[in-house]
Amino acid sequence: MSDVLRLDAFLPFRLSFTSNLVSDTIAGIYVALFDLRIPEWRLIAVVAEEEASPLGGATQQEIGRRTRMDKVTVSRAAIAMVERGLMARVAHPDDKRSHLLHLTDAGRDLYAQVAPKALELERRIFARFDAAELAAFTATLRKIDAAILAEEQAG
Amino acid sequence: MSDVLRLDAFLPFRLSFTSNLVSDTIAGIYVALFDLRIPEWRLIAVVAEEEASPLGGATQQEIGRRTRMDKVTVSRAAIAMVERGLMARVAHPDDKRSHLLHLTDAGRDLYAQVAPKALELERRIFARFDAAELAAFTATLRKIDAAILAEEQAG
DNA sequence: GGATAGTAGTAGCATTTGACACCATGTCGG
DNA sequence: CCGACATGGTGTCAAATGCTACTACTATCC
Repeated sequence: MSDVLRLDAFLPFRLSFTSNLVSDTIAGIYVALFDLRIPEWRLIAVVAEEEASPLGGATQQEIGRRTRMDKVTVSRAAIAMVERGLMARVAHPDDKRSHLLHLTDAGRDLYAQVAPKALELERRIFARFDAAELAAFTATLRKIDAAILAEEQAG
Repeated sequence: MSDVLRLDAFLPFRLSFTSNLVSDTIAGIYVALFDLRIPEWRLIAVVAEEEASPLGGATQQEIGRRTRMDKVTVSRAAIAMVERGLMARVAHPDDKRSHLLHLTDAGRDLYAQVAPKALELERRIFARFDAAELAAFTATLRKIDAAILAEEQAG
């Protein structure tokens, strides 16, 4: 960290730059292959994971918490998925305000295609990095998250 | 990199998550303090750097190339800055289609406030990291950029 | 047990952002 | 030089995203 501002070396800028590069690449591929926007495919990923949980699904609120997406974004993605027949809602057993999202058979089929493709993309981009470098990288990312969330707490 | 998909461990997701966290924090502060959106403050940063260059300013195209912002985004930010009296355009000596953006006195004054604030924010977020960790982190970011840009080239 | 405050989710509106079309100017091949 | 194509920049429109307000339901606390 220097004491003159050079945008090119300014960490928040670099982070945003790289993140956009990665996201745009992936977003384009997902739309082309599966007609899924990023929020939608995140929904699928979270719901697929949560189907193994005791409740057998995920609430929109849980999805928002885990992905830090706005609840409006989650709502819209959920509506789109239900309309496409990839997900269904069941009443939440303990709270009638809420629903549990789970995958339909069609949704599970799609997930079976989407997940390997995601991992393949990840490998293609990150193939040239060794495991230690990637581990250090993600560890730093998580430390940054923690630092900011702590700031937010503190105000 | 595992062979099952867990969103929480999926690198493109982690990257986007952290980047949004950082960007949102900074964006909020910049709007509150200076009424500057991110594209606008990037404009100021690039133009301030380029004023030292032979041409004494930056073209919008140059700004777009360096920040990877859409040329429309750059155009709008430039119009806003000129309207606010922070920047002015001078004719490009060699190309009448183009202009050079440079800072007005008011723009330079603002930059003198903005730049230290940016560095302070960066320090506040990244204070807990040692130099080696940050260096490794940014090196990895740049390698990711290179990997993706090479992919784009290849198609 | 009813008023009050809080939460899950949606709708409508405003803002932001990018895609596309366009104008003005510039460049290059003949 | 002059037509064909490329480039800098802006206007216009569509898509994406977030804010605010709202409905429906739940929890709490006298």
